[in-house]
Amino acid sequence: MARKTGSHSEITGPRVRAAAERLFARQGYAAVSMRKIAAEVGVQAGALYLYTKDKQALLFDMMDAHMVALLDAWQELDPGGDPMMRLEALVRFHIRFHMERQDAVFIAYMELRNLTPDNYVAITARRKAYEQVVEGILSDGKASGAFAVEDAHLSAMAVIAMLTGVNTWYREGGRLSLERVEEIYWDMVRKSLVG
Amino acid sequence: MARKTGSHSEITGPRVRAAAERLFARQGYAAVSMRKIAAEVGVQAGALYLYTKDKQALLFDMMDAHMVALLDAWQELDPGGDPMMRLEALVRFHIRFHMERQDAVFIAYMELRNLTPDNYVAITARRKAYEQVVEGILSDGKASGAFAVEDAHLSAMAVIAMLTGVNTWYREGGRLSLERVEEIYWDMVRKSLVG
DNA sequence: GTCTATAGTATGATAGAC
DNA sequence: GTCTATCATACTATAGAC
Repeated sequence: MARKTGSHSEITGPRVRAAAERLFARQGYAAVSMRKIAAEVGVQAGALYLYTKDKQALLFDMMDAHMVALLDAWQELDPGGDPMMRLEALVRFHIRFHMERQDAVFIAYMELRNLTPDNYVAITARRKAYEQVVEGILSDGKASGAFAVEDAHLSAMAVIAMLTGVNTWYREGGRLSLERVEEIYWDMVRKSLVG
Repeated sequence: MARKTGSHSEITGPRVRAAAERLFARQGYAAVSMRKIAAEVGVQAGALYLYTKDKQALLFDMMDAHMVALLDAWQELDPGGDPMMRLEALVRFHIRFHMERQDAVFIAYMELRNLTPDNYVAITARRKAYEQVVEGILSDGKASGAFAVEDAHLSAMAVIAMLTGVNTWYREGGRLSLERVEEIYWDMVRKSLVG
C-alpha cells in the first residue's frame, strides 16, 4: 500500500541542494542565509537540517560532487593515445562541461575561501588532479614533439584559465553558437602550443 | 605651531582601506564585518565611519580606484602604432600590473555581485573599457593582417582570462621568475593569434 | 517531515562622552 | 579622533509540538 503523505525526502533533498547552488552562485556563500535557502525551497529554516548537517556541508558537498563529476566525465571521454587528439577532446569537453554547469563552476572557483581547512584541502586535491590531467597531456605532447611547450605546468594553467573564462562572458542565444566558440578556442589553444 | 596629538585622519584612512582590501580578498566582502576591519586597524568599529560612509562605499571605492588605476596606467604606457608591439606591451603590462595588486584583482573579479546595482553598473563600465582596449588592438591587427583573429571580442576575452589567470597560481619565489612567466605568456598569446 | 519557538550570538550603524 | 554603549535586526542551529 502506497504512502499518501509524509516523506518528501527524496524530492526535498535535491531541491535544497539546487536552491543552495543557485543562491550561492548568485549571492555568494557568506551572503546567503539558511532562511533564504529555506524560502527558495518553500520550507522553514529548521527543516533544512533534515537534509544537511549544516551550511558548510551544503557548500562542501556541492563542490566535491562537481569536482568528482568533472574528473569522472573526463575519464569516461578520454580517448587516450595521440596528445593532439586528446587535447582537442579535452578542450571541447572542458568548454561544454563548464558551460552546462555555470553555477557549480562559479562556486568551485569563488568559494574555496569559505571552506573549512579540512574541506579546503580535499577540494584542492581534486582540482590538482584535474590540472594534472591537462599537464600530463601537454607533457606527453612535449615529449613526442607535438607541442612546443616550455613549461607544461604553466601552459596547463594558461589553457585552463582561458577555457574556464568562457563562463564569464558567453551567454546562450548570443552572437556565437557554442560549437563556434569551441572551434575558435581549440584553434587558439592549438596554435599557442605548436611551433 | 605643530599639532601634538589629535588628527590621524591622513594615516588612519589609508590604513582602513588597506585592512579592508586585505580582509575582503581573503575572506570575502560578505564574510568580513566592520568589527573585523576595525580590529585589524586597531580602532573600534564605530571609528570606521569617520573614514567611509558605510561598508558598501569601502568596497566600491577600492574597486573603482583599482579600475581607474588600471586604465590610467595603460594609457600612460600604450606605445600606440603597430598592433603587435602594442599587444606585447599590453601582455607584459597586464601580468605585471595584476601581479603587483593581487588583492585588488581578486576583489575586482569576485565581489561584483556584492555591489549595489548602481555601483555594479559603474564598475562594469570600467571593465568594459579595458576589454575594449584589448579588443581594439586585436581589431587593428586583424585589419592590418598582423593577426589571424576570427572574432576580436572572443579573442580579447580569451587573452584577458589567460593573463589574469596568472594570479591564481603564480607565487613569488617560485620555480619561475616573473620575467620568465611574462616571456612564456607573450609567446603563447602571440602564437595563438597569428597564422 | 515540517512547523513554531527560542537560545545564543553577531551584525551595521548611530549617539554621546571625552 | 576615538571610545563605549546601544538600537534594531539578523544569523545558525536546536528542541519539542504535531
